[in-house]
Amino acid sequence: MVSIISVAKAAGVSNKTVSRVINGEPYVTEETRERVEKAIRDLGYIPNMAARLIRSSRSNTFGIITDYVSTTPYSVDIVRGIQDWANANGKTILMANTGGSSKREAEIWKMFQSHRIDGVLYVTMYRRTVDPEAGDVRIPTVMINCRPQTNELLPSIEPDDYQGAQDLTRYLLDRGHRKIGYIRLNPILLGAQLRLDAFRKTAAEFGLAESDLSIRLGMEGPVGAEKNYVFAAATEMLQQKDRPTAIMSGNDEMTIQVYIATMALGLRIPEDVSIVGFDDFRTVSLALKPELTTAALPYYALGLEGADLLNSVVAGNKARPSRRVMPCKLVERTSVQSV
Amino acid sequence: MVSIISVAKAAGVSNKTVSRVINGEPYVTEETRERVEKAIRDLGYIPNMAARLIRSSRSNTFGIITDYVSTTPYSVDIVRGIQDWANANGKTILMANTGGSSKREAEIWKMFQSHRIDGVLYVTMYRRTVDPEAGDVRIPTVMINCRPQTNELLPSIEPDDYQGAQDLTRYLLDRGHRKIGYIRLNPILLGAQLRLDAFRKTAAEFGLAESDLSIRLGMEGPVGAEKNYVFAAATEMLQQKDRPTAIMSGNDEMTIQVYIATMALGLRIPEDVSIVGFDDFRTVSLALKPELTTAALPYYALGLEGADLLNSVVAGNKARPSRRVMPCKLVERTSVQSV
DNA sequence: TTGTAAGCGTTATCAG
DNA sequence: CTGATAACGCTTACAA
Repeated sequence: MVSIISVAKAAGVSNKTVSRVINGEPYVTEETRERVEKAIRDLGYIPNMAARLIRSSRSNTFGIITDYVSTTPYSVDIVRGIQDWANANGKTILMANTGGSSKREAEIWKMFQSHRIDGVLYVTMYRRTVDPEAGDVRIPTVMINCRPQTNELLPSIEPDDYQGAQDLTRYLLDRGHRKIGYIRLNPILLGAQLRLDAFRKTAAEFGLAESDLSIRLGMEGPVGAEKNYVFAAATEMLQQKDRPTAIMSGNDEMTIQVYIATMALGLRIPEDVSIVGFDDFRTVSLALKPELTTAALPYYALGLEGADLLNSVVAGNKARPSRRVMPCKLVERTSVQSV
Repeated sequence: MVSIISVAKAAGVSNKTVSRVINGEPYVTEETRERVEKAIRDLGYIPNMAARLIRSSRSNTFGIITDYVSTTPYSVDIVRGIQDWANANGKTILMANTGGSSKREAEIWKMFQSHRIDGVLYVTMYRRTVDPEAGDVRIPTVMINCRPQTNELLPSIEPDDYQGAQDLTRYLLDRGHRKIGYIRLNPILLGAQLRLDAFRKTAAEFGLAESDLSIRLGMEGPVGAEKNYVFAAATEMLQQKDRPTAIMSGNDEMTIQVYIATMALGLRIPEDVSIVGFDDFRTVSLALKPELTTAALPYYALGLEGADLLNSVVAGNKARPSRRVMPCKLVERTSVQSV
């Protein structure tokens, strides 16, 4: 492998001068710089990060720890956001997946440390509280889409589930709906309670009584092996004599079943029943006909912001074990009609 | 940071002896070994990979290059497969995403080289042919879910789209269907032609005429901005006087629209129309009611095998710029009925 | 503006 | 079985 020394030799300068050129340091004649750059090009020299790290002990590398990436496909956007940030800022990303095993998580932390990473982005694919095994370690960490269970106060970034559900509920209310159904998300997810609260409170603010609301549990049980009541719940809900004119469902994925249940009952969307989802999981929200009005979860932004926050923590801007929240954006399509 | 030397000092041995213990080399007394291990534990010593690499020039790191991870959510399973392999074999994963930009791809290759990675897994999220910018570089590379456009003959691993579609078609044929519809995948995807061919040939083998087949284009155009004809195509197909008794669709995502179109026409699934998908994208295939019979794409296996293949290439087992293919597995659920 | 020398944490070599 | 010592490719400190 061609090293800094071969370049120095080829350019007829010292290794330090080459180092200066590589790192864009000042105090190099334009002429020398060019000569060195030519040598670099000619020899196809590429700096060795490992050697650099060993001296400067700043790896410019972030680690990402995820849990069940695969089970919630849309949230890969978080990772994409992180990668894009890293790419734009010259950082490298090391990635590992716990698969839910805390033994593995411990190994990962160790592996990260052996690479002397600058910081960790702890990403969960469902919004929930977790307890990173960081434990004894003092690596700067930012949590994305989750928050620490203990009071350790790591900074975290989460989507604003409350605001998203509030917007959606208002949207329905503004269009005259006064009987509204809600299919609840799995209660073990952090977002579930927030979304439900927002739904209830917003409806109340508009003067709806609890009896105007049909609230049903859509799913429950451990992630990846949950019990699914959505279809049955939606069917039952729509068979009430005083059936809702609009249904809001915990997420877009569940909405598929709401659509099918509605249609199986011979009801039309949105003429007979308006429907909104949550997440803007486009594989679903755009595939449904009519296309689904929903609230977009800011996954990409979560990743981008998370990386940026971690960076500032690493840079020493301590002082802020903050919990930041990113807004959800209502995406209006055609599954809702005014009554 | 605690280094090998502090450990050596604490254990009262030389640094080389510590190194021997860390790397599980022979010729160390059990007693010495224990003393060293204790020192390691006491001091919380963690080996510095960068320092190790600089001497041994084997980074034990693989790079993953992906294109549009986010647009095809299910294929994150490929990455999970790779990660699991890496985890089980003590390798580290560096990950980067081109976002489709070849300028960025070039940067990524450079970045990977600066980390002296042992090999690259080139993963595309849709099966298609690509031309990795590897170019001048001689890093061992394995392509997953795609194949080299040029004849450069990099080893590749792909799903067996043909066999998957064949199985699905036979499944329908075996159950007595003799009028079958097919909604085609976007033709720019490698799998599209293979699946269609398999459908046609298998139907022909069973003695069906071309006129027994209703074949419609479901999508076309650039990935991420395709035009979508699925709903219209399915509706039209089912309104023919001699309508198919079964529909096969390019993938599960498209199947959502097929379901909705079918139901909107007042037809029941599977009593009036049987439906099969492709991919086993579970977010969809399990959410549909009745649950969808489909062919599971071996994404996880692709990742696992790809990493393993790369490893053997790196280890020097040249000789095989092979193109390996992994089978799709038919997943039987309840969307098909015999006629 | 440039060069020299030391040192980072490992592993490799070779002598003991 | 164990230990000095060199070497890896780079940055840092300091000197020129």
